[in-house]
Amino acid sequence: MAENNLEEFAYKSIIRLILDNHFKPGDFLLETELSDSLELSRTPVRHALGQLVAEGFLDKKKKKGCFVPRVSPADARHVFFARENIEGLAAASAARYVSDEDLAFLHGLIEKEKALALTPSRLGYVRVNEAFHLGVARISQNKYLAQYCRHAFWRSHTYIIFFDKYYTGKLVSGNQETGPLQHSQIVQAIENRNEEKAGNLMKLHIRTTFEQLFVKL
Amino acid sequence: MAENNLEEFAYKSIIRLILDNHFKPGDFLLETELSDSLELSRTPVRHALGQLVAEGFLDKKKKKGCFVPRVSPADARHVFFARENIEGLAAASAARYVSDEDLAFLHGLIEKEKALALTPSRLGYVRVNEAFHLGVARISQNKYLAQYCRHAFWRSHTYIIFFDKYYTGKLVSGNQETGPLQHSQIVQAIENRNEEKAGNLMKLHIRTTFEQLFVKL
DNA sequence: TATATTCCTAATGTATACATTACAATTTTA
DNA sequence: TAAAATTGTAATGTATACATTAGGAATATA
Repeated sequence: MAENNLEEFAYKSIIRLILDNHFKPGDFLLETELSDSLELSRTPVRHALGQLVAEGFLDKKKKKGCFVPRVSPADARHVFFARENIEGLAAASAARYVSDEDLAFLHGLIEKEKALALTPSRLGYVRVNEAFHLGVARISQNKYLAQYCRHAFWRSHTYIIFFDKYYTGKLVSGNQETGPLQHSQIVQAIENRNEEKAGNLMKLHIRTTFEQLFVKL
Repeated sequence: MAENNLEEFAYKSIIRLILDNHFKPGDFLLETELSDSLELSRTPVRHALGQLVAEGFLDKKKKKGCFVPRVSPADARHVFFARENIEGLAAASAARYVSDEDLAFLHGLIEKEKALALTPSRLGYVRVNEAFHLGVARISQNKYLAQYCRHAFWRSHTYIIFFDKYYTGKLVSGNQETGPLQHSQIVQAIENRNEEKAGNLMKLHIRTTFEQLFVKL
């Protein structure tokens, strides 16, 4: 790792552990356990956990510790509803402010996604997907929208990983048909500076993801 | 204070200090200084500062410390744009889920606001305004929207206090005409379960606040 | 057996000593 | 004088010892 302070190292490591599904919803993340496994003292671990709680990635019970938030269909609807609308706003804003450099970045991601169709890789898909959604959020030029997008994205990601594993064993949202196609349509709308279309396509894309995940409930 | 742990006490105290304008944008909040004035050790102060940074209320420079984010017209536009849209969503959602109890709560606030017209009080206005906006966010039943509303509300509040003091010396958004009237119209729309109208009125209300503040720039 | 009470333990909460480092002040050098 | 190198210091970053407490285990009681 390239961090120059342990708090950041701890923060990133814990995020990684959560996203890589080392913990089930409801599991407690113990300071001592983490500081043992990451081989550092409790202090930076405790700081990192505090950050994650403040950001809403973890919940906390006083004197009991931090735990992965429990999942529920209602909670999933709430995250995806928020995400759909806020990322929609961000995409519209991105269509207004996008630069040539940004467009090159987005097209690069679309290319990577096409390449993944040939050599599928779950991790590869996850990385490109993250880069796409957080990239659009960044391009919106609005740090508040970007922050909320980032949060809703990661929280919804918990569902993508969790339900996927639980109900199908196959990454539905990693679908090789709708995902990349929708991404490329969104990039097209952004390139055309069509704010309304970019926003609507993004909303549609996220709703599609949600429906693919939860049609089984 | 009624907190039973010092981290929470430190957190609330620091928020209070910021909102009460003890620090100018750009000011550093030193761990040692705060732990001295709050009469506790650096540990809970440091934890609280970490939370505030994670939530985006403070910025941070490595090995340098936490500071109140610098203000700028562009940043203000970003906060208010995000707030307008997200609180609009929340108001629409509130119109869908509002209960009789919630309505009584909202009507109570409108009454308090009317009373304030007779005995104006800046603090009184600030409290009712907070209760109204965060209340609508809560009634939306969506904890993600509510979290983002809360954040954008407080961040925009920095501008309300800062520019107000700097440019006029008078709380423009405490205006006895548009504020309460718009609040009451919003409550009416929510009571009628008119989601679209509630959302649009809330957007309009926040945009009005923004324009009243920044017309002087 | 069911329920209430006591105690124990493992985890968080807190203070503090020490390590590190960004920045400014000082000194050196041309 | 102006620029570069050095040093000092005040702040954050980290480890660790100790305090507190939530919740379970063990025990007592009906």
